Amino acid sequence: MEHVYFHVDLDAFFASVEQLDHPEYRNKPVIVGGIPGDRRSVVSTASYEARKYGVHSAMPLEKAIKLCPNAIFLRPNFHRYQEKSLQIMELFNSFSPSVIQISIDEAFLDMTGTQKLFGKPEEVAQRLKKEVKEETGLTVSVGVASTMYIAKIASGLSKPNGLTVIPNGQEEDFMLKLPITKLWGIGTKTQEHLKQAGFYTTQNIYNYSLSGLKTIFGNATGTFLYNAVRGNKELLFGENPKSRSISSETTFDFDLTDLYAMESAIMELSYNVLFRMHKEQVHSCTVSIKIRYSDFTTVSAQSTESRLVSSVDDMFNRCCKLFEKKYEKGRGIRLLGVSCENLEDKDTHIQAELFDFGEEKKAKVEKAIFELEKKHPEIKIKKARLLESTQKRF
DNA sequence: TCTGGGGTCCTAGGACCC
DNA sequence: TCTGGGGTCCTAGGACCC
Repeated sequence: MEHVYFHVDLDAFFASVEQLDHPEYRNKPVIVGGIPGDRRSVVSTASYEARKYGVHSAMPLEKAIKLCPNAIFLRPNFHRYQEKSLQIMELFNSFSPSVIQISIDEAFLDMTGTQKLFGKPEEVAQRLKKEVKEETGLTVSVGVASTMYIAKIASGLSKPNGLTVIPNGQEEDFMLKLPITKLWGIGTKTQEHLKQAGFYTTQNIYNYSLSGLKTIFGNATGTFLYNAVRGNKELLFGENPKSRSISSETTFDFDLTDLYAMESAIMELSYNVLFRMHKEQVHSCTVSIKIRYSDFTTVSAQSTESRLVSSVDDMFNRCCKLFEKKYEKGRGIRLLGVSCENLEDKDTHIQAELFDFGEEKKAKVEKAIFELEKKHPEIKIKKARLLESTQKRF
């Protein structure tokens, strides 16, 4: 049976939610990311009114202010966006039994075999757009194709509020007419590499052998390019079990040079990560840290122990060890991050046995605190550094 | 205009084992 | 006594996505 996929993408999602919630923002340039004066912020989402001025995602806020000084600037309100996202994903579920959400504002719907029940894909897509608008007040762009990859590219071609259908049998043709810059999964570095190697069109890639592409671009990227320009169905994703991680990082308004401040930051980040791990009922034996210096060079270190990370303190201590190993004394730090990787569900191990002696009590106290905070987010309990006195380590 | 935060996946090199 | 080849696991760094 021929597959049918929808890729559904919410238009300028964060900015649109703000315009929905605040009628006075409608038809005006809205820039979500930060407010003037926020140092080192970037644009998260710009409304289409703001994009006319050249503002786009990932642009430093300072530049966006210069380009569009009269815009409405907002700090992001993730809770609200998450709430709205959930509502929309639920609506998608009424259209397809198989919805693969790939980010907060986009999803694939497997519509294979629904034609008899629902009607022609194009009509169903129109109906979906209408229902999203009626029920949530937001607009979406939809791509329809026989592969997820092509559906994804198609949805991007008609934004905002668009619908693009790539009929069966036209996949290869579509890919060969597509500007090389529209290949999804090929970023600035590989685009540059392509140019340098003499590839300017998807047809250029098509004309090259698989082994040749592998030699130039490496195994994965070479194979990817080969399949992409052919519209190959093997280019699926989302099925293989993913190794999970939870991370937290901060860019400081001003570079840190003080060890105590660095350590405090690591404590707070450790707390964030453990709080979320508790909420999601996962655990891990692997922690890693990330250090970004003033000049933007970034280094990381990671360690795996046989015991699970059992508490914020435990996490903090492991991170500090890594930090001491990696940090080049005297250099200013712009960003610090910590994470737990290779997460597993909590019920996959018998926890108590994997805890260090004496750790168990600490973990229990912490659990109680996490529970309290989860129930009453308004009561911010003093950050973990104060849970237990921590001596200076440097 | 100096460049966020949260993720996933790939690669290359070293350790270790047979 | 100057050294093979394969497999697997771990780590650091990089590319990419929204």
